[in-house]
Amino acid sequence: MQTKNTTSFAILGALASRASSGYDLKKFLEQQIGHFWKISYGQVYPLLKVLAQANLASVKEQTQKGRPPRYLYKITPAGKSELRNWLHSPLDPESPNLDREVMLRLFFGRFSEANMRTRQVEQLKAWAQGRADQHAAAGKALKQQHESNPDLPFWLITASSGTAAAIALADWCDQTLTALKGLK
Amino acid sequence: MQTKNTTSFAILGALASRASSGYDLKKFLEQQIGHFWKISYGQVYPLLKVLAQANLASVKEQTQKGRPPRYLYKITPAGKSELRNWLHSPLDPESPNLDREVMLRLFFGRFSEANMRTRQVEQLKAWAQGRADQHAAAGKALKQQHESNPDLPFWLITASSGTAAAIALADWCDQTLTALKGLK
DNA sequence: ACTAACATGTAAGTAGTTACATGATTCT
DNA sequence: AGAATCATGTAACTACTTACATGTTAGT
Repeated sequence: MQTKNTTSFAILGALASRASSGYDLKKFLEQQIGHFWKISYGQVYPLLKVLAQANLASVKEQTQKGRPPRYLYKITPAGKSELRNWLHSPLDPESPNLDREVMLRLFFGRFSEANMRTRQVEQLKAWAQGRADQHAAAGKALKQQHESNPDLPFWLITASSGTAAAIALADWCDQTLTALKGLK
Repeated sequence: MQTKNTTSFAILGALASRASSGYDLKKFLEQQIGHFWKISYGQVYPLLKVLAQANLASVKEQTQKGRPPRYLYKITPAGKSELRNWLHSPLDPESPNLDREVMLRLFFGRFSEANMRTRQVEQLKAWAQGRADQHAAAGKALKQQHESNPDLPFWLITASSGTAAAIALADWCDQTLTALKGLK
């Protein structure tokens, strides 16, 4: 089974706060984390079955009049421990999507330990700063190596988007660290 | 043929500035736009063949001593017109990745018309502002609907990431609009 | 009368990643 | 001596999207 799939942790995390049907789950996740984590029915329904088979979630059928049955999924103790394991597992600084990974973990922050959350946001901040530096350096290199290239102004524009995004991310990390302090 | 694949336009665009081998291409795109557009050999080599078959690119084999032959791809007139078509095609404001789409188009901005580029960045800015508003509203709704929910602080943190990213994007659009003015 | 929401699910397709195979050459 | 670069390619896999099928009920 691929319980390694990060989306299955997103589902598991959502189930940790509230028992849900696939329909509920998709709507909830779409609304709350849809801006950085996509989910579709084509994923949710099969993954819920996988989670249930792996005993990380339990199912109860709720029959309804005139409507198809609703399957209510609940997280099991094994599921909670699997979720916590994931939340506390080390970050891979090589991951191209470290930002999305950390944000997803933070969304389920209620189930992780305060010092772990803080450490991971700090790691993300360092990663973002590193990226900002890299992009700044890449911009300088572009200017020198392609001085008279008619593409240069456009290439610089996209390079600047990298720098801007990285700086914005680092700033958000700062704000988040402050917010997290208030929760101890 | 799926010449609709956006990555194939990324390749076509890169070929518009410089004839390249698959190896070159991957290195170049990875370095320049890797932060928002991923490419791998598993995509590049097959897509180059598709482009060549569709007559959007031509190939020349360059035999080398001791090394595997190098295939040099050049964009054809048909390819250039296909590229321009794409660059000038209307943006889909429903696209969840409008930012990446516009950035990619801008990277190849040399091949599009100035007023089109500007219009698309303006559209992106409006899109970003709309998102910022949506996230701000969603944050307020969260506070009211989940007042005593222990998940609330964490949910607010991820919501704030959406707002922050959207605002940063809108700011970058402003800077970019200024930069584009200087190119007329 | 119609539209949206409720509710499940799957089949087919698209996109992309990872890992392997091959092997000389140039740099450290 | 060993690592990195040059250079191509594919097979298997993973992840995800889109579109369809089905049908009621509640709201406008």
